[in-house]
Amino acid sequence: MAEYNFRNIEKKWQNYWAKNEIYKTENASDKPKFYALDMFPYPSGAGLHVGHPLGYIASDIVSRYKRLKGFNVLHPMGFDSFGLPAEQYAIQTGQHPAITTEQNIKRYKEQLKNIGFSYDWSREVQTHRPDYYRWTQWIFMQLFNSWYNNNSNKAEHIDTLIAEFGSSGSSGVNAVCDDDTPKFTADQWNSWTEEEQLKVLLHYRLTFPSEAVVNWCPALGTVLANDEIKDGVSERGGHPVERKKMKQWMMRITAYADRLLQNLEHLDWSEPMKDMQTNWIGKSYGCELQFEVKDHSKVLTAFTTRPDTIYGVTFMVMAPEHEWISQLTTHDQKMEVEAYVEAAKNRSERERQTDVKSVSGVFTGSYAINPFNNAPIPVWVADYVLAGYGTGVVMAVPSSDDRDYRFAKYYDLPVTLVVEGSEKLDDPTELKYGKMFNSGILNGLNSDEAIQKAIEHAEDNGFGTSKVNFRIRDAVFSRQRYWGEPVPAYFKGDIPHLVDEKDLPVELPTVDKYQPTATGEPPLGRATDWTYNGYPLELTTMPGWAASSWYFLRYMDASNESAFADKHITDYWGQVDLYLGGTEHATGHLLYSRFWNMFLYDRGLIGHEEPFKKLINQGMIQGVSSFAYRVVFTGDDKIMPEVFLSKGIVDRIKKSNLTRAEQDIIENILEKELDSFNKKHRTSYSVENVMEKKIIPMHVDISKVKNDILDVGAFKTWRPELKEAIIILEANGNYLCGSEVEKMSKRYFNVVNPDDIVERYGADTLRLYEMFLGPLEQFKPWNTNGIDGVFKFLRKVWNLFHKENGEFYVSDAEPTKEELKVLHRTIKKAQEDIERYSFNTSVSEFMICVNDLTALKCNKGAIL
RNA sequence: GCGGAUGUGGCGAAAUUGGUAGACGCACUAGACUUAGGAUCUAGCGGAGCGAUCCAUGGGGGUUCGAGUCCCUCCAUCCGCACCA
Repeated sequence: MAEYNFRNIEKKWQNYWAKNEIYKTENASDKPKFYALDMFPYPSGAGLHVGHPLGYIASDIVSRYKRLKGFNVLHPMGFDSFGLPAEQYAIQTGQHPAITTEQNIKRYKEQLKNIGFSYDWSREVQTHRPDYYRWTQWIFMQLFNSWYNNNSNKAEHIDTLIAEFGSSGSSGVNAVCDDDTPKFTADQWNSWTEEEQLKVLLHYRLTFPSEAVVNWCPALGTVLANDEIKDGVSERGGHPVERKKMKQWMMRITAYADRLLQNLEHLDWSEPMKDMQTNWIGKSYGCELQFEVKDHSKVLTAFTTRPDTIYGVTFMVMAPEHEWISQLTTHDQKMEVEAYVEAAKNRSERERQTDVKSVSGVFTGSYAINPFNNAPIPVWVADYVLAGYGTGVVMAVPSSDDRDYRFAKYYDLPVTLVVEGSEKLDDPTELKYGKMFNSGILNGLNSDEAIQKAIEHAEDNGFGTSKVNFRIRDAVFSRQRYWGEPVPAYFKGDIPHLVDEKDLPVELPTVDKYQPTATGEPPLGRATDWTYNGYPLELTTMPGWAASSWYFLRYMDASNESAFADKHITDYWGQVDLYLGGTEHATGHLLYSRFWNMFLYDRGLIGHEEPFKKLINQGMIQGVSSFAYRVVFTGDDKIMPEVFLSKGIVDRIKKSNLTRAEQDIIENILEKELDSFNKKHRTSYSVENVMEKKIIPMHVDISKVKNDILDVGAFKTWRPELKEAIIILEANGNYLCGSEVEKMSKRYFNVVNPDDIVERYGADTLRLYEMFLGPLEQFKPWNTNGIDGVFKFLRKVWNLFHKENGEFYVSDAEPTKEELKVLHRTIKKAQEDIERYSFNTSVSEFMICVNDLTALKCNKGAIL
């Protein structure tokens, strides 16, 4: 009897698709367009695991569905091929990262093709290729040549700014620029040298070199962006990160903070995703208040969202990095303050982040004056105030702010209550809003009315202005690495200039090694003649997010050699209709892409402001790791026995309810085994040794484990040191492993390769099963237990249309009423499911369909 | 601490708008067939009970003719941000 031979079937059709370019998409059509996009992968050496294709399968289903529904579908794939792992491998081996990268890409493509995606491979992009990064560099140049005009609320060419400066100086300009931007008249501007003018323009450009405090990771030898740091250590590798002042290229993403926030409202993204971006941008409304300092000319400015609590201010706090600290410190306090500032400086970012509970600070000796009631208030320095947010100075209101309250309690500073009702509480900060009292002109008002009144009062009297603050910082754009896009800029003295457009791409030079130079310069410092017209070229390269911030536009017109993409074509395709990828890019890629896309829109280079109309975040497929329990010995002997106890035994030891008899049996076995070990290696391990020692779980390759039972033979050959391992089994003769759900990763030995599934069950089974596993957006561990059911389903479908001898057969017999009913119900339900991206239920729907047809004893080859 | 999500059989899950809870699949049980397979088919499969019935969607309370779904409250797990003034 003929079998469902998925290998032949899939091979035949995949070849047919490739040969006939079935999925090649045209850039014009009478049909409506649909752009379905996956987040393109970084081609790592480990290859794809079963988690990667989850989103790809979903977007492929939608793409195929939309094609059948009469859409012209753009469904491309490519590779984000600049990145750290290839470079680290290059450092170890000396091999050029391009070689590893291209090998990895080749493997990824084979794996992807095995799964049968309907990609238009003619549009593939690889971001490390000069014909791609040429345009990444070109976009960088546009950013350099732009400034953000707050009056028109968009980015404009720098020439419009220069013209304005020439005719009326800086007075009429309302731009996003650095805090220390100078003011000048047209005459002054015109009298300056070109160099002086260029220096001023750097305060306005959307990308610019700047001396900035950055996150420096010594282990990786590079700076990192805020979104590349988790818990004070690098996201990649978990290395410590320190604060360091360095010259860096920056991107003025803060110019777009408000629009990035506002536009979220109109995007069809999940609420959690929008919330994440909203929090990251961190807009808060409030005001800046000025506090004169007693017997001093300085005026401290503090940002607050709660000016209504101004009468509750009992002290001020400055960040330890604040530049006025030494000037505001009195002679008596000098030693103490200097010691504190020095100590704070030496605290690593990590310490500062993990240790948020402890309170520390020091009094400067100076007093500020509360502008509302002229009360003198002591000025303190404390590291709970951040230099990078607001003004780096805080007006402390211990009665309504938890941190201020903690600080006041610790240093015994006064607490003035200002909200009615808080006097009844042990901790007054539990009541933050209400009717104000003890508050002079604000008495009797509710908090929100009082906020308004306080701001008005401050503005009328000239000691404050309403102000909006953002948490988001300008993005650091430099990486001290080799394997990235060179920055197309060179320096005349301090002043950066762009290379001529006709000289793009600025190709990566060859270097002898990929480490920093002896003098600590980035790897590009090793290149011979890394100059442009005799001037030194920039030594840092671009960060990973540069290339991925516009690749979705390149797919539209991937082989264009005269532009990053033709405007007519980007207008035709417009927004990505469906973008699928993980949540981990919420505050990185997805924000930067929106920024660049918005910028290109402002400059008229594309016709849509937001890149991704609908976003779906597929959940991660996790791995199920297996553990063996290893006894750890300490001692001076060079060689130690590898002793593993089965999970049941470990559990009972830990609960100390191992029976005497069980223990005797185990000890007997161990004694024998250890005896022969001791004889062989002249050591003296004893049973007592084992029972008291620490037992730690060790990851075991999941291919050596089935249903938590270890294949002991396979385990012993896994690694040389396990060859003579002593393995203590359960009473039933099995070694039982523990298991845990973790991220799927090589280092946990829990990776499942899609190739293996395809080999055994076929691509269609893999695809259906991944969808059947559960809701797309949910995190779920991979297990292969249910896969037979899906395979059976496909076999049943095949059998419906093939005779006993395997011949394909379609009957022209009239379908019965019941059969038609089943058919139409299935079509309707499956369509609804796909439209609402519920892929697991749509698979179920097809299964029910086949079951019903079987129950109706439907004819073979029923065409319905 | 702030923000968000989730919680339903032995397991993965379904129930789209408040309307028969557990579709579909896995595992399991019994049976049939047999060329003995990692095959196929039939039936059963939340709990209690011989049964009619009763009890079940993390716990408690509420709205409603009717609640897995809405409201309040508590608990657990996961994720994001985290001294952001």
